[in-house]
Amino acid sequence: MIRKYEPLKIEKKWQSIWEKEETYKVPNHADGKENEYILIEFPYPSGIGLHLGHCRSYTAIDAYARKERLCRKNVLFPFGTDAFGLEAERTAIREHKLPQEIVARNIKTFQSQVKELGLSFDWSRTINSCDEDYYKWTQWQFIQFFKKGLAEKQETTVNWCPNCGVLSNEEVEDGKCCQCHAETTQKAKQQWVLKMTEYGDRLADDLSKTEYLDHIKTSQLNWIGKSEGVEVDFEIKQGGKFSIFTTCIETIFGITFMVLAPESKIVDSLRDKIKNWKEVEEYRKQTAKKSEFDRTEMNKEKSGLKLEGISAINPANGKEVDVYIGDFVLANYGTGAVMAVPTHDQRDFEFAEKFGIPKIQVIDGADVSEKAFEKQDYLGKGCKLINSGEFSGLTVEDAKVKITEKLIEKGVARKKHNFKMRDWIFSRQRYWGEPIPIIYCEKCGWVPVPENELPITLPKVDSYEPTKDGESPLSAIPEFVNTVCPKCGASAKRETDTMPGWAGSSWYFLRYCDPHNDKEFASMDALKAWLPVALYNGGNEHTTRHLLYARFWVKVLYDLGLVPVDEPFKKRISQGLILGTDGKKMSKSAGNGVDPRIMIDRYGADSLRVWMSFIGEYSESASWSEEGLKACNKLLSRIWNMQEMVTEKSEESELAFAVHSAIKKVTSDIDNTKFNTAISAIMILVNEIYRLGKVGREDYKNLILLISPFAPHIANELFEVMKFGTKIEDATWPVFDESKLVKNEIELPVQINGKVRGVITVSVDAGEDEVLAAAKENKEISKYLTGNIIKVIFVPKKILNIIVKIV
RNA sequence: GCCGAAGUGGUGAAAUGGCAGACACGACAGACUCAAAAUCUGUUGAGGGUAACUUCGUGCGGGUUCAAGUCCCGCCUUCGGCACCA
Repeated sequence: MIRKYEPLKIEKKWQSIWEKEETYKVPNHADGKENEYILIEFPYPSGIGLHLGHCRSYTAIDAYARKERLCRKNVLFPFGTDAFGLEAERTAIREHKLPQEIVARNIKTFQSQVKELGLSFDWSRTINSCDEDYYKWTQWQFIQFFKKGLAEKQETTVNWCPNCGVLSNEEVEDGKCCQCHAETTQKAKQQWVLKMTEYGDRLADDLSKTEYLDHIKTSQLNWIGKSEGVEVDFEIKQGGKFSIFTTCIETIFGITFMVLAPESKIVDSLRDKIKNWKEVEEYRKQTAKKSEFDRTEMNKEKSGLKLEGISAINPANGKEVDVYIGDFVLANYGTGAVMAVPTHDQRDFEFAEKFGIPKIQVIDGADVSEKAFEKQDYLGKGCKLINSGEFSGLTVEDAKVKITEKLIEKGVARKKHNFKMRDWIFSRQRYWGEPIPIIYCEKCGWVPVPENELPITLPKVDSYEPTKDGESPLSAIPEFVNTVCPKCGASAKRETDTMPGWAGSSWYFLRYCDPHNDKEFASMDALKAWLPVALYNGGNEHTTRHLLYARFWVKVLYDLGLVPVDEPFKKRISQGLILGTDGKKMSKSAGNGVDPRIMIDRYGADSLRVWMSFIGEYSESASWSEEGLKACNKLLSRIWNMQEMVTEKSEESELAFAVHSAIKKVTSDIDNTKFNTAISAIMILVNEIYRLGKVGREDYKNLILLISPFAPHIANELFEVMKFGTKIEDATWPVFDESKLVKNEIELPVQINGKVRGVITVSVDAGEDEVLAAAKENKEISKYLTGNIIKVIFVPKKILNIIVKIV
C-alpha cells in the first residue's frame, strides 16, 4: 500500500529544505555550466498581496527556469519589489501610516506568499527599489545622465487642481479632480526631463538585435514613431518667424493657413500685433481645460481661432497666408506649429471647411471637393504635382527631393528626423520616490550632489501629502531643502522633486547581477556573466513604456562604459490576464476575485502551478475555473498513485513511443513557452500508462522529471520515495530518442475534390503512384471516384487530394 | 481617434495552408459500493436519418488556393497602451 497524496505536507517539507539548503542560490560563475538569466518583472507590492496574475507568470517562468537548470545551465532567476510610486503613497495616506511602513509590511506578506508557491528564486539576491543601498545607485546613475547632458529642466504641462496641486492623468476624471471634484486645468511647469529622443534612432534600429515577438517590436516602433521630413522656417510678415516640421514637403504649395499651439511662446511674442488678443486669451483658457488626449483626438469637432492681423510667408512661393491657433497643436510636441494643406490632409480639410478657408489642390489624381487626397493614397502611384510653380509636372517622389533641395539652398529648411516619442518627464511632486540628487545654486546653477554624499535619503516626516502650491512635499522641509553649493560653498537649495516609479524599474535587472556591491551598482564582471537577459517576462501593459525606458537607460550606461551590452533583453514575452469565471477582469468591485492562498490550501501549490500553466495559451487571457484546478489535482494524484504500477522491468516496447513523444513535446513546448500543451502532452502519457496498467522504473522516472518543472514538490517527493537519486536538482532533463519516434506506416487522409472521404494506411515513404493505387483500392474512397481524374495533389505524409470531374 | 492583440463545441481550449475541436471540464452511461463520495472505463460539435450515411460548422461580408481557423481586402465586438498608476 502506498501513502495517500498529501500535497500540503509535501510542499511544506520541500519548501523548508529549499530555504535551509539555499538550493537555488546561484554563483556568477559555475564550472562547465553556461549562464542563463531568466527574469520576471519585479512586482509592485500591493496590500492585496499576490494575485492570480502573479501566480500565472511566476509559476510558468519558474517552470522554464527549473527545466533549464535540469539541462545543466547555471540559471539566475531573481526576485525583488518595485516599491516606490504613487500607489504606496496613496495607501499610506489612506491608512495614516508612513509609506515606509506600508511597503515593509507588504513586502513581507508578498515574499511569504511567493514562497508558498515553491518558486525557485535565488533569495540571496532579493532587492527592493526603495532600499537606500539600491536607490543610492539610481541617484548615482541620474547624476551620470545629468553630467552627460541627458537630464535637464524643461517646461512641460501638468494636470492642475486648484486644491490638490499636480495630478496624475489617472487622478483626472472628465476634467475633474478625483479627490475634490474641482475642475482641473493644464498648467506649465518646469520639470526634469531625460532626453530620450536623442536615442530615438538607436531605440528603433536596435530592435533588430533582439528576438522580441513581432507585435512587441511593432508596438515599440510605433511608439517611437520615427519619421523623416523637413523642418521649414516661416517668416511672420509683422516680424519674427517660426518653424514647422513636415513629412509632406511636396504639398507646400497647397498651404492656405498655418496653425500654432495656443499656449506657444510665439503667440506671446506677437501679443502687440494680434488685434483680437482678448479672444486669444479666452481660447487659451478653454484649451487649458482640455487634456492632451482630448486635444489631439481626430474625431472631435475642430476648434481654432484666427490671429487677426497676423500672416505668414510661404517660403516656397512667397505667398501670404493666415495664421490660426488650434488646440490640436501642442506646444511641447514638435515645433509647436504646423503648416496646413486642406486638400491633402483630412484634419486640415475639416478645419478649412469650418473656417471657410480656401483650398488649393497640388497633387493630381483624385477629387478633393469632398475629402482630402492624403499621402497614403497618393504615394507610390506616380501622381504628379499641379499648381506648384516650377515643380508642377514632377512626380510626388521627385518633388519631395527637388523642393527639399531648393529650400535648403535658400537656407530656410533642413532635413530632420522627428519622433512621435517625447522626452521622458522625470519629475514628480510627490514624497514617495527617489529624491533627485541635484542642488540649485544662484551662482553656479544646477550642480549634482557629490557622489560620496549619496544616497540623498528621504527624510521621515509627518506629512507627505502633495502640497497645494504644486511643489513636492519635500519643499516644506527646510532641513532638507537648505544646503550649500558643492561647487562654490554658497548657500543653496536642494531639488525637491522626486523620481517617477519608472526610475528604479529601469535598471533593477542590472543590480540582480551583483546585489550586495557597495562600490558600484554592479561590477563589470558580474554584468558580463549574465547579460543580456535571455528571457524577460512581463505584463502586456509594459511592452511599450517600461521596456523602452529600460532599453534607453541601458544604452546610456553602455555609452558611459558601465554595462557590457547596449540591449538588455534578448527575448521578451508577456502573459495574458487571468479573468474571473464571468470572463471579466478580476476586481474588488466585480466581486469575481479569487485568492490564490485559499486555492493552495484546498488543492496544494503544485496543483495551482499546473493549472496556471494548463489554463490556456500563455500570452492570452484565460478565465479562472476551480474545476480546472481540480482536474490538475487529479492529474497529480494519478501520477502519485502510479507508484503501484511500477515494474522493475522497463516496458520498453510498449511505452517507448509514448514516453519519447512526450519528452520531445514537453521539451520544445517549454522552450517555446507553450506551457499549456506541455501539460496536455504529460496528460496523454499518463493516460497511456493507465491504459497499459503498468510502467517501468525508467519511464516513471522520466515522467516525474517532465512534470517536475511544473510540480516541483510532488516530483521531489516521488524522486525520494522511489529512490531515483538524492535530489531532483542533481538529475538531468531527459533527452528523446528520435529512433523511438520513427513510424513505418502512417494513416494518410484522402480527399476527393477537397473533401475527406477516407483514410488509408501506407508506408511512410510511399510515392504518389503507390498512394494513389492504394486509394483506388479502398472501397470507401473509390465509390467517389466516379468521373475522370483531372488532377492529383500529393503531399507526402500529409494528404492525397484527387480532383475528379463528375460525368 | 491612433497603436497592438484576440474572437473556434455546453465550458477552458488544440491545430508548420493539409482529417477542425488534441488535452481538460461538464453531461450521460457502465464498473466498484448497502449507498454516496472518490476512483477506473466508455460516449459526447450541431442539424437530418431506424441505420448505412449525409448536410452544416472556427465573429460578419468578400477574395486567393486542389485545399483557409490559418493568407489577402473590407467590417463588427472585446481587451491592453496612449506619456504623472507602474
